[in-house]
Amino acid sequence: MTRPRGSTPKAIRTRQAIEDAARKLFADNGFERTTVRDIGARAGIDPAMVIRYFGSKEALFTLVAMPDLRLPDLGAVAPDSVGETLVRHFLLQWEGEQGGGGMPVLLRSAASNDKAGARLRDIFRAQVLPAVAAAGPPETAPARAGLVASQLLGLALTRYVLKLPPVVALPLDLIVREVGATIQRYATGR
Amino acid sequence: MTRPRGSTPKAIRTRQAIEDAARKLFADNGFERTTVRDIGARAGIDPAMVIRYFGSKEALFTLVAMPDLRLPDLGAVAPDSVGETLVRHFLLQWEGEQGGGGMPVLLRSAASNDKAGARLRDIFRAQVLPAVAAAGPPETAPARAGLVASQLLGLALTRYVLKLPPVVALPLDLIVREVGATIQRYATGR
DNA sequence: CAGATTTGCCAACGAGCGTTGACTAATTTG
DNA sequence: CAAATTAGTCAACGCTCGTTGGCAAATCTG
Repeated sequence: MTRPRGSTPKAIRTRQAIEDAARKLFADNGFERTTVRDIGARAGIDPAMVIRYFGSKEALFTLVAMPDLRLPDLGAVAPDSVGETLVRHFLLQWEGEQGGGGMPVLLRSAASNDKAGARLRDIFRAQVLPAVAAAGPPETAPARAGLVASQLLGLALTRYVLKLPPVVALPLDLIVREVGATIQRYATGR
Repeated sequence: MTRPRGSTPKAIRTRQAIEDAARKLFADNGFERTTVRDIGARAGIDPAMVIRYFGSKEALFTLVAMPDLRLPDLGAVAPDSVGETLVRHFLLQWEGEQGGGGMPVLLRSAASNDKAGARLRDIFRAQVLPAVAAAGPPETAPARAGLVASQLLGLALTRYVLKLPPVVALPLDLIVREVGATIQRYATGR
């Protein structure tokens, strides 16, 4: 009992290696096309360990594809920079470190996996909708949030998942300016 | 030789039933999660027939997920109604009959299937890019087309694939107006 | 209406999947 | 340093997948 399973130094390193491998593979290939055997191979250990550490493939996916958007309070932002603030926030998160906070991972799988799709809908309802609601009249909040989501998810889709060349080539400041103006209009209701 | 294989009346009906079943299932579940057995069951025939008629699962998918966007010539449209024209065009196609012309089918699979992703990139390059190029200065064409794609594919993704409730609930005329304004700005470069 | 052909079903294959349990080797700690 | 406990490997399971070949029955044509 002094050494609980999975808390020894070596185990912690292995656990981390599995998580990293899973994040990368899920993000690149989606849930269905990523195999436990692939994850094991990339992490340098036996596939059986993946299951022993995380219980099941789906449990591992759930753990790894759990984006926390950490949206700013749009009510406290200068009203006419809401759009740019939001776009910059997402780009920083997505462009950044491993897996962009789990969003590309989730987005790729959400298109063909019901569980992943449901989770994305939850995240939208719990995080995006309230944030956008604070930027305009309450009665139009769902429509405004829906339009915002269509543009932001479309950006993530074309840039990180489909990798359409002209979208990948877009400089960050141009995205912030152009897409920011769109989000501004959608979020505030003009 | 008088009766080539697959040209008898009954065969034509079966062929059609398989195509319809495949379109529906590929659109709902994507390439990986749709099984040949499912397609057979929905078409009311043995799974083996699916292969005998179309050669392989992938060949059937290729045949069924081949959207032709039939984009209008944007150079010939009144310059300040380019956005609304484009959005209306896509909505009519997507909302319409079986499978929305194959785009939702392709989009759902493109997120996790490399072949489907490559096809979508091709369609973008061969159809969207030239159409958008005609609506503004040539040197900014790729960037403008990229932005247009990010918004239009985002709309298709959230409305037909992810089915985010507020996006599904959006009335068509509101989409044409709001998203149309965005596309207008992107496509023409203001 | 009869003969020829094709449609469709059945059973089975080989491969790959997630997952399990038993065994060996490594590592941690008193 | 040695006993204990864990990390890791190995082989195998049950299942599902796409695909194939052979056989029965429905269907079309002269």
